Amino acid sequence: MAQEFHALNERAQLLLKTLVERYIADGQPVGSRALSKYSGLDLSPASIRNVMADLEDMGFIASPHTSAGRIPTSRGYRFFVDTLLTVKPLDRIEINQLEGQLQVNNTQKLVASASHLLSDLTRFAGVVVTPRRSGGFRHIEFLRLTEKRILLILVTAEGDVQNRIIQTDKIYSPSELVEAANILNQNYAGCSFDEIRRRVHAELKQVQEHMSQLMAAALAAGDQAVSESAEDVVISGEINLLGIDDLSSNMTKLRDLFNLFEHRSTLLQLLDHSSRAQGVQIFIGGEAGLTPLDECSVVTAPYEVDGKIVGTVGVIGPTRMAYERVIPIVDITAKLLSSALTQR
Amino acid sequence: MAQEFHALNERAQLLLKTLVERYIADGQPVGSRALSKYSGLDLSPASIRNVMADLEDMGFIASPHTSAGRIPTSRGYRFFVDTLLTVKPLDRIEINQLEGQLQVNNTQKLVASASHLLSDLTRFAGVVVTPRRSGGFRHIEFLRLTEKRILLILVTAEGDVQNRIIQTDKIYSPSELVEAANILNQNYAGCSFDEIRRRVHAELKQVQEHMSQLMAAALAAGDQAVSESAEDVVISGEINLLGIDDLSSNMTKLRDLFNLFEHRSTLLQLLDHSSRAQGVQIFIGGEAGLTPLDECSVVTAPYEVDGKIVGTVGVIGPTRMAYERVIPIVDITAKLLSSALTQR
DNA sequence: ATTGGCGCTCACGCCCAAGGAGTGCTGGGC
DNA sequence: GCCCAGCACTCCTTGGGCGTGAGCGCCAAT
Repeated sequence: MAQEFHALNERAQLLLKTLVERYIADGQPVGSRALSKYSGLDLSPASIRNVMADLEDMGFIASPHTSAGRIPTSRGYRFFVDTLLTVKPLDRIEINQLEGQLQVNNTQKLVASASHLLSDLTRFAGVVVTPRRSGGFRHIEFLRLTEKRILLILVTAEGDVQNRIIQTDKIYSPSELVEAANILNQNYAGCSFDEIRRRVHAELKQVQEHMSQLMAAALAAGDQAVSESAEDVVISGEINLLGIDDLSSNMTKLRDLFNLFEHRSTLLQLLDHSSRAQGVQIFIGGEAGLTPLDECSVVTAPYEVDGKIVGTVGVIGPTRMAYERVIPIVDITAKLLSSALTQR
Repeated sequence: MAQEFHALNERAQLLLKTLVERYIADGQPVGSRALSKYSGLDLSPASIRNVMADLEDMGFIASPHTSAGRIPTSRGYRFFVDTLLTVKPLDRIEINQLEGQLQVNNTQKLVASASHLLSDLTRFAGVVVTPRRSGGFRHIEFLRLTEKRILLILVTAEGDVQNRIIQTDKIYSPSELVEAANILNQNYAGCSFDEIRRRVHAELKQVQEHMSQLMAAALAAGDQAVSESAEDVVISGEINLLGIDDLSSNMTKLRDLFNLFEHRSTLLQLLDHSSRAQGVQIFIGGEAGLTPLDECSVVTAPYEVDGKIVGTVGVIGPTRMAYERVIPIVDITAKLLSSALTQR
């Protein structure tokens, strides 16, 4: 019993690997007979049972009841993805196809289609955290709708457009609006709103009083527009999860899961976690600390703009998922999204 | 048997009414004993059974199996909502509360919150068809991102903002961009893109060749932006339907239903139907011709801007819903949305 | 026309038995 | 010391049988 000291000998690893693979493939608890057939090792079921008992003791597998086969525990999956899994990267042709799907000309749509891409390819739920904004702007424009309603159009540093209606006390003439916009555009483009606020205060005492009021409103609106849409989670293909019998057996669990999807902030927290590390990360079962995700895994990867991580893409599916397929898909999607966003 | 001639005598109507109400209230097939208790008529179960048999012959009710009570058929519901139902309008206080929820400052968000409102209040799925755009624009702006990438910002006649990146062959200077925008804004604001296209072609032969190319691109993009986001369906609270046991018993049906939700165009067609009539409309069960909606009802009402119908709000829920509550909610939401959109 | 009574039909819940899958253990062979 | 055939055991699953209760249709009496 020397090898029970944490480490798994080669045979145990191989058996664990094929067990997980079998289970992922057909969702049934795997018995000793099946393992003896598929492991490639020329061992009788009886011998295999011994190893399985060890694996169970160590918490890698468990049996739903006495006379069923074994299924992987979270720990089993964890070991599997960490050291047993062999991922086959996608080939060039597939990548090119994917690249074609991401040719879209504005950030929101790009993010949305990345999310769709993930859900379509994996048949699970795709998630994308929208890119963090730097908080500056590239261009500002005021447009008069009615006397006291002014449309603020704001092009962010990232090149997408925010808009917002400002209610004013005073009436501004079109030329005043143009002038205000010019001042902001010429002097402060690229700065953060905080910075602008300070500098406007300091430098522009001479500007007419009511003009600077307009600017204050603009800054507040800009601030809000930026912070409001700061980081959001775009989910698609939740419906796919309805088809997964692992999840849709427990109606209550399923509802909890979908409730989680509506709670963007919780999800955001989880996903943001991933944007601190490089490369693909995997949360298995309850590892994330969220009960509704008990029987789910989350596969994530950060994406970047100009070499800086700005968001996360990911897939949420059942713990019993084909990791060797999902992982490269998430990986590639993150990379494609990075390059699609960078080249603008 | 004279009254079997289509018409329902008063007693039959009253019994049908209480039967439907009972069934809506607790979801169990209603038997003759229950009806005799709750109808208010002083009749024995046996007499009531006779009437029920008539109602069944006429197709208003049916029994799931021999020894269960009766449940309303689609036809029964139809008769119920058409002539038996007594809706109680919401009181002022509630309306004011709702009005508070719809104070948002841009069309997309307004539509989204209307949809949320519907789903929150009814605990079913809320749908809103986004307002039809007239196809003109109020203001156009070109903004240079890189040499050959130009950001087109388009304020529609309705006052919301579209944006889109144009890839150009040639390089335009900032002043050229300003000039092009000016031409469009000064001469063509308010016209449809089709009209502009014709007039630009006719009137602007003298404009430099490469300038008019830019405009063509702008028009094409504008056209596309308008037509693309022309009409869309915003759905919220689909998750609520997971909790409805009428629907979530059949996993397959449920999946079909959610698939329908992803098929915006089909849904759009159904909802657009409603925007041809005034006031609240109801589709019960398969009446809409869509199989996934077999056990659903759709309650819709058109909303307007400046007196013209531009879209539809609605609720999708199980056939067995509290119509007397849902109908006024949909009605009011349509009216609130109308006024919120008109006052801008 | 209304009603009490009667027999009938099903769905539902329960129990029980048979069948099957898979385990753990043991004892013998290499 | 490792491997493995055999065996007893456990426990899920399936299906049949039975009692119960709800509700109906019909009928004869009022």
